[in-house]
Amino acid sequence: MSLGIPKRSEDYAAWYQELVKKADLAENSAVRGCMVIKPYGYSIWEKMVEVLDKMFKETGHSNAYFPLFIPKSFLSKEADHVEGFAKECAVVTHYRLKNGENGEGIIVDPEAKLEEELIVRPTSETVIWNTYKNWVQSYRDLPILVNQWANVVRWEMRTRLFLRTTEFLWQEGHTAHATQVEAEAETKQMLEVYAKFAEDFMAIPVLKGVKTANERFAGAVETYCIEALMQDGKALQAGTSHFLGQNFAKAFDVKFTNKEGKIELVWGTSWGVSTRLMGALIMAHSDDEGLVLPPLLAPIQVVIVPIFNNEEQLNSANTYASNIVNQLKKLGISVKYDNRDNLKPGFKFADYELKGVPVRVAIGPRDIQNQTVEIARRDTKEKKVIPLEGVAEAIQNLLNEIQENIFQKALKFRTENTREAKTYTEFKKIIEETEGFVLAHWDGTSETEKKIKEETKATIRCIPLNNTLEEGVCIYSGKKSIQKVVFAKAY
RNA sequence: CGGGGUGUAGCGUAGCUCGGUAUCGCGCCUGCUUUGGGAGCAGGAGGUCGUAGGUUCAAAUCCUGCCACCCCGACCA
Repeated sequence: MSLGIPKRSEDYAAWYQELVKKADLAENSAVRGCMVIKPYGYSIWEKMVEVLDKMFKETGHSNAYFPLFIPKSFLSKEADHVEGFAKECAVVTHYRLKNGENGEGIIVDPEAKLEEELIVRPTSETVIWNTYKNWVQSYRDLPILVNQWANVVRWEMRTRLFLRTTEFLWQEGHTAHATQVEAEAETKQMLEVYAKFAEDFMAIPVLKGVKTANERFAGAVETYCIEALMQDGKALQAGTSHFLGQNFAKAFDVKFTNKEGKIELVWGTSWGVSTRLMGALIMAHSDDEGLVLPPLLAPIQVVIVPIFNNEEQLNSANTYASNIVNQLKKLGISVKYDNRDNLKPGFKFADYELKGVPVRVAIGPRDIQNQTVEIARRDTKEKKVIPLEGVAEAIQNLLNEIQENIFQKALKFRTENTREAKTYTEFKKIIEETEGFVLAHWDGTSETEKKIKEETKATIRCIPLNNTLEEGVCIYSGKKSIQKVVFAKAY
């Protein structure tokens, strides 16, 4: 079809790009690297926010809001942190515009220069720890369990809708604790929350693991992550949770008096997921006909399309449909009845497939005659006619089945695309020919990881949690290795 | 930021080599017929040719700068 999108097998990048636009998720904006998230795309993000926010609250966190601007001096207080972010910061230098004297239009008023320049937050650790300093005196003030939903800016060289944009939306949790044990437990707890969200709601299987020093968050002691595999064989980091140790407490002088009356530094964590999850969702499940959305995150779970030849038939379809709509709404299912008369059913079918609506119900004169409906599922494209009696329950079951099926499908894909390499030759062959996850022995050094990255573009995505320790030799250096780690080319 | 490509109506495009005021399809508007997998016919509206300069009697077309987007690198969630 001319209205369709490119095939994944022919041009994966173009497929993704076109899908995002044609499915009305987002478009490029007048500002380089920044996107406009359109209502349909945003409603998916809202679903994600709703679920995650509930999970954060259930684990004891509260939302707060910290400023968009960070004094330049804050960023430089933690040495690794500033080094990690300095290259991609937007900086505010002036606070006023004026009309140019030579009719060149509006210009920056040179007299309105800021005393101290402000950084547009690339992440908020610094401004938050500067605030926490005032919040903490006693062990009784701890823990602080705060999350914020915000936008951040990272001046990227190359952007891709949802996957990497200059400005993006995310949540960042920032917690402060009295003990290392507690902070480490928090870090892992939030990793579990992310993994659960990815698997149970997004229907994307993820590897939980820890990052190597190279891939660690700037300023963290340890970075944990969930890694997902996309359909083109590339890995996508879908969420991160950082154990910050006492690094930010040291940098911002955040101390407390413990039960014994001794003064100690606070332990910290931070954790986040972003609109990048939208990219993961799209790339994990969708096909050449368009989006495939997991029912639990689909803004419209069921669409009902009437088929009619005249106004009389339309009227009876309206009546027939409103009964079904009411039943579905009672079960908490989001449903849209599309009885626009200027579009043919076939067009609507294709359009809702493009938008990834999990279940489509078609009702026509024959159905009304026979007291049936035709239901079609987006994930497998199967259609069948079922009785009107009990239709809502049948659809509810089908939604559950689709949610499970797309997860299993993604899991099967990942299993089939996870391979083991015993030698470097074998490793290079896999990375070049099939991509996917590659398990291989590694000597634990940054030098080896960097060499492998230079030669193959593959990086260590993570060292899986609960990895089985087994002696071996590093595929690159031949040195002793204690475990296999996960390599892949990454987004 | 380096290399390559693209920019013409809401979307996709032809025209550019060889300068003469813009082609086609989809969509949009009106009417009639249609509607179980992307409807048909008839009529109609819509364009500072990305942008700013330059060359010329005349620029979508030739020249220069700038901007945006895409692909490939370096950086990153």
